[in-house]
Amino acid sequence: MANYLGELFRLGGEKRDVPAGEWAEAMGVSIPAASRMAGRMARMGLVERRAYRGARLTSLGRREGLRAVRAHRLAEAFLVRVLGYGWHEAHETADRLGEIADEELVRRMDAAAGHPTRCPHGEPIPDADGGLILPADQPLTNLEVGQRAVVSRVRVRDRDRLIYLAEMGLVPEASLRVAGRAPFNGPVRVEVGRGECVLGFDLAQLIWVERLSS
Amino acid sequence: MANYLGELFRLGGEKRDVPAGEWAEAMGVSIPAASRMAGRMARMGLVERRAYRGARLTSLGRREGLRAVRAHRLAEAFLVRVLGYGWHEAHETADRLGEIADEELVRRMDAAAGHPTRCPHGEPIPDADGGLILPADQPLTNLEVGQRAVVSRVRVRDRDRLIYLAEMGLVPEASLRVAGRAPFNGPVRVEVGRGECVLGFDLAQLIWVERLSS
DNA sequence: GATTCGAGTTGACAGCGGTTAACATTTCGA
DNA sequence: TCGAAATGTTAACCGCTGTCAACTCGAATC
Repeated sequence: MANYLGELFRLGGEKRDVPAGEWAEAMGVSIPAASRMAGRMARMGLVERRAYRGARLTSLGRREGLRAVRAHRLAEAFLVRVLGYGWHEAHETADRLGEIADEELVRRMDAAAGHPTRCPHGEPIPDADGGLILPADQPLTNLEVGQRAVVSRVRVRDRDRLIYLAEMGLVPEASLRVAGRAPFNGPVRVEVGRGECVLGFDLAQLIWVERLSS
Repeated sequence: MANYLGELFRLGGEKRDVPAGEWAEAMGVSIPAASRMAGRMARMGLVERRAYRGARLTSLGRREGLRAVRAHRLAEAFLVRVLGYGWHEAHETADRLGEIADEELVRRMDAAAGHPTRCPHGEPIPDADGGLILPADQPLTNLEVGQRAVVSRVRVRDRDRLIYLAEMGLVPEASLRVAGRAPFNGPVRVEVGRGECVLGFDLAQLIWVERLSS
């Protein structure tokens, strides 16, 4: 259930009604599973449910969701930084690990990973008090040609895409420059490191960056 | 269920019928829970069950049990050696961790902990192929007065006792000498480090040692 | 505005893992 | 040896989390 909560938070359940289908999709479960979980969580005061509309976190649910997100992202950072997992490998294991981690284990993973502020994908890690600093970033597809930027988050789940992006050097902290764009949601050409690569629009949209003023 | 399997192995289920009560006691669950699990595991070919007698591991069950024991003990070693847990704190967390750990995570914890051969309590860790080297040790209560020995395993579960023993320096690898024994299962006096302590018979019986020839 | 289709909900089922209560068996002592 | 006590088993229940099927609701289209 911690995972449901975390996923709901990630989907923006703090500010809007998240429909069961979307939630289920993100969790990799059937729609009825998500719908019924909404019921359970409503009974526990974690979400408010508007029938046929979706679920939205209550303030209690937000707190718990942040805990879950923190546990998950710290687990991911820990697996990658301490145990040497690749960023494409850590996700599932981090799910299971985040679910069984109590306060103590979370604290220790945090320390062992060097108190990271971002998970390996660049998502910010809530602090122990539930504080969360949202990066001032935007999708790569917002940038104009010529713009320089730094990769902030790589909001991709798919293994193969993650491997590909890592090979290209498109990881958080990487500097890049938009070298070209095709119109009508066409592919984006990006200089990164001393190479260049072409990203389909859908993929480029999942890469969030912080503009560099220069 | 991995935990049931591991516990059954630990209780000697390889060589004897382990009665439900003993199993349940070790798992901290009710007797019916253990009994029913025996049924499930029998259906899966993991144990042979003799009604009202107990359950014994099949060769398949032995393999799986060893996997569970390996995962658990490596998790314990990992928590203590890498994350800085105290040996009295690691057990519960290691249970949960061992349960969710797949091959990959076990491998990585093994490497991160420095390929330990014993868990923090001194219990041997099966290797990845299911090989297990049993130490040639015996309960402290077997020794005669004056005998020197090295602590091999501390087969104690209780938190407070573990803390006490650690304070006394009675941990695996520690050298000791039996300084005195009272008759009729009376307490045992032990020199360890440059101190001395007195252990009740029941506690002393849980401390397994390897004789030193000198 | 009626209809239809997509999406959400609810119900029935399954399996795990826990409980207590009722029943069966084994064992031990009078 | 027989009966009581201790121990093991089974049944019934609960809650979680998953499924599929059937139903219901809302929205979009004609």
